[in-house]
Amino acid sequence: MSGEAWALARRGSLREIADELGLSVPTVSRALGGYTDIAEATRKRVAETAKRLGYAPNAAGRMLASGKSGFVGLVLPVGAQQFVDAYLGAIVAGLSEGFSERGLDLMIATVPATETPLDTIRKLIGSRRVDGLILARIAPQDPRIALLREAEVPFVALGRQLDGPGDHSWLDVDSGAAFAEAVERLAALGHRHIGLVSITDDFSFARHRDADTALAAARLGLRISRIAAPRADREARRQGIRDLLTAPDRPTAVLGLVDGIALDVLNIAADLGLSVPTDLSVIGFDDIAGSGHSTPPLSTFEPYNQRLGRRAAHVLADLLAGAGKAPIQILEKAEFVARGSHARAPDTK
Amino acid sequence: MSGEAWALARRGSLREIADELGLSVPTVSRALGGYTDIAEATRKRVAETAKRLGYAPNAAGRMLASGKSGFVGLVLPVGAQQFVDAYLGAIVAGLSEGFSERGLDLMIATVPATETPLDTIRKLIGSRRVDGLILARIAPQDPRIALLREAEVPFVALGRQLDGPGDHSWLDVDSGAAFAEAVERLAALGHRHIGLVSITDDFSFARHRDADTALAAARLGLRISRIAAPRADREARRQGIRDLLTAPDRPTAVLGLVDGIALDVLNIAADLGLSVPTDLSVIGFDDIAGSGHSTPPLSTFEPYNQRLGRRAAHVLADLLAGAGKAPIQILEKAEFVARGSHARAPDTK
DNA sequence: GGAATTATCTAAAGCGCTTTAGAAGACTGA
DNA sequence: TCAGTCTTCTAAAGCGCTTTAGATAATTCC
Repeated sequence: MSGEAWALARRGSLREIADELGLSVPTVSRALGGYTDIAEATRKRVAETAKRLGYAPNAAGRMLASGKSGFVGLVLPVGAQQFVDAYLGAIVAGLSEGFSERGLDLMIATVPATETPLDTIRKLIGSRRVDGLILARIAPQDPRIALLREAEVPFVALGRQLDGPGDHSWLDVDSGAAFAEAVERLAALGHRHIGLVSITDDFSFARHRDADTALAAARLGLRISRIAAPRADREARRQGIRDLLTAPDRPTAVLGLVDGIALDVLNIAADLGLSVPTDLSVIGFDDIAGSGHSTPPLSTFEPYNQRLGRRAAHVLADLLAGAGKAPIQILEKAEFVARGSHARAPDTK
Repeated sequence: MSGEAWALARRGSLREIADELGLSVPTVSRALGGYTDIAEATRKRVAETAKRLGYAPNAAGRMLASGKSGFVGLVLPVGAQQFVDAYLGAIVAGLSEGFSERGLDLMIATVPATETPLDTIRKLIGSRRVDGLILARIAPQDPRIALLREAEVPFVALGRQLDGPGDHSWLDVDSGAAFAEAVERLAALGHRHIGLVSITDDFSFARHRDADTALAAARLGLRISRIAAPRADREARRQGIRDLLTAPDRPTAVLGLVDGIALDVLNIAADLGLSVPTDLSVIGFDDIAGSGHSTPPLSTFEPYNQRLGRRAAHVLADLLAGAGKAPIQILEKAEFVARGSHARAPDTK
């Protein structure tokens, strides 16, 4: 045990291994690096000694010589408290997993209150602390993308901008397709009139979901009643839902833009004496913690954000490894989680 | 704009600044470093030129010379999928925020499937990639703690081991105290018999919550009916809850070890025709997404994990800055979030 | 059997920074 | 006026690694 501590404390350096074996430092370096001009026997001896000494290459030395940091950055806008959530946790876990599979390390940078995200990014790449970047929570028009393209730093965006796909690499969950799928499923269950509870805020994801819901409904000849309120104004939203559900020709199914909204629909329906899913079907999106524990359990879509993060990591690793110049753009499917909040339309029972 | 791109691409090095001003590299280094043996005028000129060139010190060069990486690591056991959650997201955000306030960077390391967490930690500290570590999800007997103590690497644990406080630094949420507080609040509302739905798994947090609930109840002369099932066996748990709530002398209030369990209690109560909070009070812990959207909204405790992460970062930063040897051990309070699922006991109305 | 290869290793340089030792010039005091 | 003292700067070294350009010894070829 104390031998182990010793190894950790003094570690080994190439110098140490070289001295021990009577070799030169470059030879040891090349032996460990798998170069072909090293005798098999030598390679073996070096490998053994390295292992015995608990050798781990000094990251700084390697960085300085190679010009690569081996780090990839994710910049978090922590100011926006409301967004520190399960999404972030899943993304971070996925990224970290994906990068570690490719021999890269993930660093998380926070934007201090005194800086803009662009400042932080400039510092990261200026100090050569990262070889590439992941951009999360892409805004409809994201200045970070312009900056990184100009600086010619490899990056992958998680999310799309609104004005077309652009010519950089990105991954996103196709939540619009999920909403279209929800409409189709409800249509197949006999629903002809569907409510959509949306938000007025200018998020790309909201626009995609609104648009694809409308498209799918039009295609299938269904009627959509869309209501929307500011994301943060819960009371306005709840009032809107109440109005929607008490209208003379109320929809027989309601889509919540996110699970939080769908859960609100669920308990307003309960207040109004509407039984879910008998009288009303409700479907959400996100599969947040708690949506499996509602009454009834919420049917929703699971976006698999951890998997998304992992794939994003692989895409960026490919970019860094010098894969072709063509941008890679991937839309992932969200999976429907059928639980207890949706069923056949009431009049078709 | 293209000047900026140029600065990003070529950046500046000390060399470049030095050449431009006709100074030596060390002089520029010392000027930027705020040493006292540099003329004020020189310092100004250097600072201006550095700014104009968009100079950011090369991290690798600095690391190599100073022996410090400026990085702090958090090791995630990603294999355990079920634990990639809001907790993690909040902790990461808090850590990152706290470290950035102290000029440190956070790196997230994942344990690959082929390694143990100890291997990963050994590599991190062996390669000098990190100056210190944050340990999350402390097990009742955590081997990582032993390793780091032996290697004499500064670290801070998030969570306690079971066998006493130890003599390393840690922070934890005092969830036991929260459960004691819940018992007190319920006692004050006239409840005399409280159910506790726990788990059989060997997690430190479960032991603390069980023990402190029992202690508080004993102190106040209340009766506790504790049931427990394996964390993952939801059906066993639900059956237990059903039995608890249909017993002839059922409790008038139930504590869920975590919100997920409390939400289950809520909807089983609904199934049984028990009205919450009129007939039954329910209190959870965690304030997960969705617990504000249940019927009725769940009363629970919010552990402020982001704040915890931020404080942990500060503690580790102090340790790295060479603060005294005495371990720092902090228990944070979880705040009660009074929503609609608890009220006076039925027979005291 | 001597020249040309091949296999294996080493010397030297340099990545960008910090630190230590010391030099040069300007100033002080008696 | 000249030794002593500051003030301000530079030279040199080194952190641990990788890479390029040889060097040396062993092998092959005709």
